[in-house]
Amino acid sequence: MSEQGVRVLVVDDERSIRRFLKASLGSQFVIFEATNGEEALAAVIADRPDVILLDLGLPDMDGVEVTRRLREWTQIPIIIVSVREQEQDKIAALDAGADDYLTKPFGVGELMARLRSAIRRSAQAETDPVFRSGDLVVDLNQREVSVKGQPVSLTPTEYDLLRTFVKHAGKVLTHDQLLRAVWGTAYESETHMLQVNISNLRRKIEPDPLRPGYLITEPGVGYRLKVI
Amino acid sequence: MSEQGVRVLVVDDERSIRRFLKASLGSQFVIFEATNGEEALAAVIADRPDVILLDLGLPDMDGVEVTRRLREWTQIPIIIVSVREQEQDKIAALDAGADDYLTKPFGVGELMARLRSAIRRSAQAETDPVFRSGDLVVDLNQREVSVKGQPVSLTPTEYDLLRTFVKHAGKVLTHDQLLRAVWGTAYESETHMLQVNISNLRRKIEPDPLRPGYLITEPGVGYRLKVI
DNA sequence: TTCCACCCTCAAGCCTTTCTCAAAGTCGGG
DNA sequence: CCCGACTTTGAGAAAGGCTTGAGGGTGGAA
Repeated sequence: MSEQGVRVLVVDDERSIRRFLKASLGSQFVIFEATNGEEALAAVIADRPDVILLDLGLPDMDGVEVTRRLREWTQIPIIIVSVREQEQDKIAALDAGADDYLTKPFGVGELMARLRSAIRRSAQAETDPVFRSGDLVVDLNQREVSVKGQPVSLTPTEYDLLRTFVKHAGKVLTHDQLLRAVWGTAYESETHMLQVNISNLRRKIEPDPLRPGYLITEPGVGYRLKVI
Repeated sequence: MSEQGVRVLVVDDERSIRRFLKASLGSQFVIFEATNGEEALAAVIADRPDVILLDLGLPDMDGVEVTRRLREWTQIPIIIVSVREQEQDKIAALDAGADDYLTKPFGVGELMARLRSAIRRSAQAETDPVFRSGDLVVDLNQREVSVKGQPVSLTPTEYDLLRTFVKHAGKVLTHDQLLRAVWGTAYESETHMLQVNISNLRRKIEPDPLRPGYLITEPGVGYRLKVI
């Protein structure tokens, strides 16, 4: 979710507000809509949004109640967007588990900044998936690599190289791409250094370094990390 | 931190505001104070607050800059409290890494609700206060460390260092990260002090300091507290 | 077959990082 | 003021990583 395609669920019974939010946010985010509390609860399941914009004055259920129900099982960021500016309303919503409270009317810029803030927070709790291929496990969060359960210690260069492969697992990476990613733009033609490091990596992670099962050579092009 | 004793750092150059906040919040929270940006950065190291209330208009440094500097190494919740109500100010602060933005004057009830919200969020990311790995036990509440049941006495610096490791147990921490977390932003390049303290820590907690089992060196990167 | 381009491995030299011991400096309490 | 605990600085040794060079292998083209 870190980059594009952040999913925002807009919960409001007024069509005009939904339209407005969709128009303002649509270019940056993927928008889903719900018009009442029940729909909202269902949409969180169905649409798996990354953040929720929730109006308090819903026809069937109070927004605070929606918040409470959601917090029973999920920590998705909830930003309240409401006309109510009474302090008691804010306190009730925040204590029910809302992350933020914005009073209408509000600036679109501020709303987007608060969205980014909420997303940033929940994104950092997120972890990169652990890469697995056969007996090879690469955990980018822990910076840990293991083969058949045995931890393997890599030098910084080797790890950078392997990380680049994992980020594009299965895809062919050219020599240039790898050299740029690991050594920087100035080293584009130092293919020898790449070879040596590929070789060293293979010695550490391949069961039979002479017949690579993970780091495949694509002759004339580059290398590829095989996904098994 | 889940219950009592939540530590709040108030950063504001106006004495009256600090007094007001201390009076309003003092019964619920433990209040620390700073009157400018430099003090704030130092106080975060020294006082270890759980949340920061930050004014934007500081005499020596803009609050946005303080936010940016803090976000280089810590995720402590930052709530901006400012007279500036321009949307641009809010956007800038939130994008610099602030968690919330409150415009003066504000209701104490709302402030406290937003504080609770921020604390609730960071509390759920909190680590288990008692860390165990093999024969090593670190109790962050009691500030007690023991190996094989034998209590170990650490100097303040050594303990800070170990605590940082425990908070990110299993993860590789770079030299920079450790230096910033323990000594402050100004010491980023003093790797030698880090080495000496790692060495001293190992002598106290490792069965065989020459072959570390807990504090693992990740050459070229940093160190890691192994989870067994 | 021979040549050539490309790929691979090994290892030595150099450089940087890391570790430890120890001395010097700092600070607060008695 | 002195003492002890702690922190910081210093120096030398050890370990480890990076780069480079040399040499061998392979496969396709002439």
